[in-house]
Formats: sequence, structure tokens, C-alpha cells
Amino acid sequence: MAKKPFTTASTTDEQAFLAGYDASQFPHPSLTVDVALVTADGGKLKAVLVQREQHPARGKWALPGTFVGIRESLDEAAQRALQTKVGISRIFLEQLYTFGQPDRDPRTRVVSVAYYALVDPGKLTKGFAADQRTQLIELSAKGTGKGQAAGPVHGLDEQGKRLPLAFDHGDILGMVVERLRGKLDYAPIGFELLPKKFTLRQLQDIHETILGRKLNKDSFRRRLIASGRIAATGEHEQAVGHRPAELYRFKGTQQRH
Amino acid sequence: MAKKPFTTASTTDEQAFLAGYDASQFPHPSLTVDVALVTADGGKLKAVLVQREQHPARGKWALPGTFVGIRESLDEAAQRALQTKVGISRIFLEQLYTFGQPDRDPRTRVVSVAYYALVDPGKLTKGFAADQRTQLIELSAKGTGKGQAAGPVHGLDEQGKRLPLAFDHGDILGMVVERLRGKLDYAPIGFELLPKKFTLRQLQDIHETILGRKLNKDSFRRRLIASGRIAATGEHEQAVGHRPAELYRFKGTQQRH
DNA sequence: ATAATAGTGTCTCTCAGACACTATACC
DNA sequence: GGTATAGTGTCTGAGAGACACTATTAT
Repeated sequence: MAKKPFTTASTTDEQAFLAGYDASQFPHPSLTVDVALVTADGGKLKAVLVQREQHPARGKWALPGTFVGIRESLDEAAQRALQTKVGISRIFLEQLYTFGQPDRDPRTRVVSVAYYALVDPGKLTKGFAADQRTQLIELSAKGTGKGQAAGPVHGLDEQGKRLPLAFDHGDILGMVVERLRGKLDYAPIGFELLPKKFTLRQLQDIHETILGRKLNKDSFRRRLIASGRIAATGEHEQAVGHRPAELYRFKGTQQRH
Repeated sequence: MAKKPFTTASTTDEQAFLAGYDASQFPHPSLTVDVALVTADGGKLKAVLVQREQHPARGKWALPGTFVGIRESLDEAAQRALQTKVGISRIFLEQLYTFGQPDRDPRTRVVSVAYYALVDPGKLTKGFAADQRTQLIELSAKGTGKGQAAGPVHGLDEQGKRLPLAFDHGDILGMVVERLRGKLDYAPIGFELLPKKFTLRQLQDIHETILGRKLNKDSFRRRLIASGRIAATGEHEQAVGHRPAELYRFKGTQQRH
């Protein structure tokens, strides 16, 4: 086969594809989206997870997800999953990676397109008491900074005890942390985790939480101001017990250089 | 719905999912992989494309692809597509992004997991005369360097005339170029496009081809040698009409810092 | 010897990190 | 005034770009 790349077999396969193939003819993988809704609060990286009530992986924590409808795009399916399972919409949402190991779900073949979403924790705190199965769970992320792998990740309860994740969702969250660390410096990641107006200290806290290490204050300030991505508002924070910092806002995505 | 996130509807949906859902019950998207097999030759970025013989998009050029089998992983499907359609295997292969717009294929709903593969053009030249429909086509990539978007991309024939791409494959190749530019500095991209032993000049040519701009010779040499990712072999190129350069080899992926 | 590219030494500029200092709020 | 954090000015070291120079091969 290596010597004759274009065999009859490959040609008929191609023709079957080109002829307009009937999707119901042989078994296909099922297709879902799973969304890691991530936020940073109190120096901790957290995600909204749903505790499973049924086997398999009963009692373990899973990402909110849904099947992909026959007429909706993947982005739309991810938005619908967030709206339906967490009751939130109009937030930053981006495709991460597609997970398709044949044994990742023991019931049947399920390929899952994973997304991550970012949200200001202030937008999330209301309404979470409604369902005890859905909670904001702290993530354990190994390593620090851009170079190192973060996962797999697991959940942590209030006492720092391990909460197991369902299926390969620990791997998914590990890749989310890695991706956030990698894109932090050149994509509007940090701003999505803060209110519209924020101080440079708050933004630095977000960066430190994602990277898992401390950053230099002076260098961080200079770099962010020089980036042209934020603008001073002239307003200042209030009642903080010390000199109030100026509030900045994100100017929106724009090209540099 | 925004006020009450956890409605009865979402709960029953969850239960249906948890109960172990029958995949054949309602229509699913079909799932394929498409692979951009990319190489750099003569200062041009090229990809292996297949000219379509049938409608839709008849005569246009498409990425080699295949349906995802029910028992194979996505990576395995991508490898199989390369083996079956191009007759090549054991090369660098990495998942890119999953394309799922409902109208991307006019026949039926097809979600495609796109991959990119990198290969030394020396490994590819043999055997391409066998099928005229499968050719190595130059890519038009806009912009330069990391910051700028590259796509959508189209093909170019020997005379520089535009060759239209099928479906959304121009968008896929645009994202491939973007990804290569972004990962070039910290992932073993360049080495995969060269023989095992190469000169620094060859490696710099590869980088310049991918980025679409010239690089500083001195700085490039220092940076690559200091990176610790390559090792001098002591051998030199031969019969080049000028001072022969030393041959280097890639030391393999390893962590720094 | 000449042409052409490989490879080295050094200067400068930019930027991150570090440190010291001043500024301004609440108590 | 005391305390805590905001914000500024300046020095230093690392690394990229630029340039000049030397080295080595084929013709």
C-alpha cells in the first residue's frame, strides 16, 4: 500500500464519499459539546461542574454538555449548553480541542468538542443555590507558567479534598489551563474574568492565578499600559483602606505592530 | 430561563443523557477528519490537495479526508486518511480545530475535525505521478509573522493562477498557516519539514517561508543554538560551491527553564 | 585569486526585573 | 501621624538586530 498510494480501494472510497453518502448507513460516533466555564476568584481557578446522579461515573463531577443538534453549529451548541445547564449567556466562548478516544465513554462512542468559557465571578454568584448538583469547584492545576503541562486536573472541595472528575474531563480541564496560560499574554483572557472596570492590581491577580506564580508588579504595569489594550477611566476605586487605584477598561481586541 | 437556570426541561434532558442514550434515535451530524499535509519547498508553502471529480465543488481542490470509524480514535482516522489517500505514514500529525457550520457541506450535515501534518518534501516527491488528481499545491498566505491572520487561503498553480478550494478548506488552511506561525518558536515545527540532518541556513529558510518574511541571520543562529533543541553533528554539507555549512540535528522535544 | 556563503565578535537598543522613592487614601 | 497600597524613576542584565570581520570551500 505504501508503494501504490492510489489504489482502486481508495478510489471507490472517494467515490462513495463524493456520491453523497447516506449518513444513516453505518454507525457514526455521537457528537457532543462540553464546556468548561472557568472563573478566577480569591486567587483560585474554578470551573462550574455538575455532579452526576447516574452511572457511569456516578457521583463524579462532569462538565456541562449537550448533544450537537443536526441544524446548529458547534458554537451554538456550546452556547445552548451554557444557557440550559448554567443559565448564562453572552460570555466569552472559544473552542478548545476535540476529544475522541473510543473508550472515553463506556456506554457508546461519543466524540466531544470541548469549549472553554470565561466569566467574571460577579456574574456567576447569583442563582447557584438553586441546584446543589451544579457548583463552582476549585481546580488543582500543576506546574506554573507557559511551558509546563497543567493536567490532568481534579476538583477540590472547601477543605482541599480531591473531587474526582467524570470521564476524561480532568484531561479537558488540564488542557484548558494550559491554553489559558499560553494565550494570556496575547489574547484578551484576563479581561473576561473581571468586571468592565478594574484596577491593575485585580488584573495582575488574575494573571497570577492562571499562571500559578507571582509576577513583578512594575513590569506588569508597564507591559499592560504599553500594550495599548487598556485605557484609564479617570475613576478610582473607593473605600479600600489605602490609596485607591485608578480604574481601567479593556479597549477591545486590536492589532499591534 | 435566565432567572431559573435549572428547569424541569434541563433536568429531564440530563436524565435522558445519563440513562444511556441510544445513538441511532435521532439524526446526528456525520463526523470526518480532514488533513492538511503541509511541506515547505523552494521558499513556498505547499499542501497535498485532491481535485474533486464530482459535484458539489467539482474541479475544486480539497484536503484528503475520511469518515471517522466507530472504533477508531480521531488521530487514527487522520493517520488512515494520510495512508489511504497519500500513501504516507509515520509523520508529524496534530489536531487543529473542528469545523461544524451546518452549511459547510451542501449535501448533509458534516462536522470535520481538521488536522495538520508536516513532512520533509524529500519524503513526498516519489509517487506523485501516479494520480493526477492528487498534487502538491502552493498556498497563498496573507500577512506575515505571528500577529496577523493568514486566511482564507487558496491554491496557486505553476503560473501563480488561483486554484479554488472546496467547501471551507480555504479557511482550514488559513488556520493551519496561522497555527504554524504561532507555534514555530516553541514547538518542533521547522524540524519536521527537513531531513534529519540540516544546516542552519535550511532551517532559517523554513522559518522564513512559514512566517512570510526575512529573519536576521545572526540572531536566528544564536537563538536556535541557545535553545538547546539542536545539536551539531560535526559533519558538513558537500559540493555546494562555497564554504560548506555544518549539519545539525534535532535533539528531540525537551523542557527548558 | 575570486566568489560566495559559513561563522564569530562586538556594539546598541529594547525590555523585564529589581529597588528605592513619593503619593494618597482610611484609620 | 501610622499603615497600606498606588504609582514613578532609575539601574542592571539578557537578548535581538546590525555590522564588521574572519574562515573555508569550489571554480
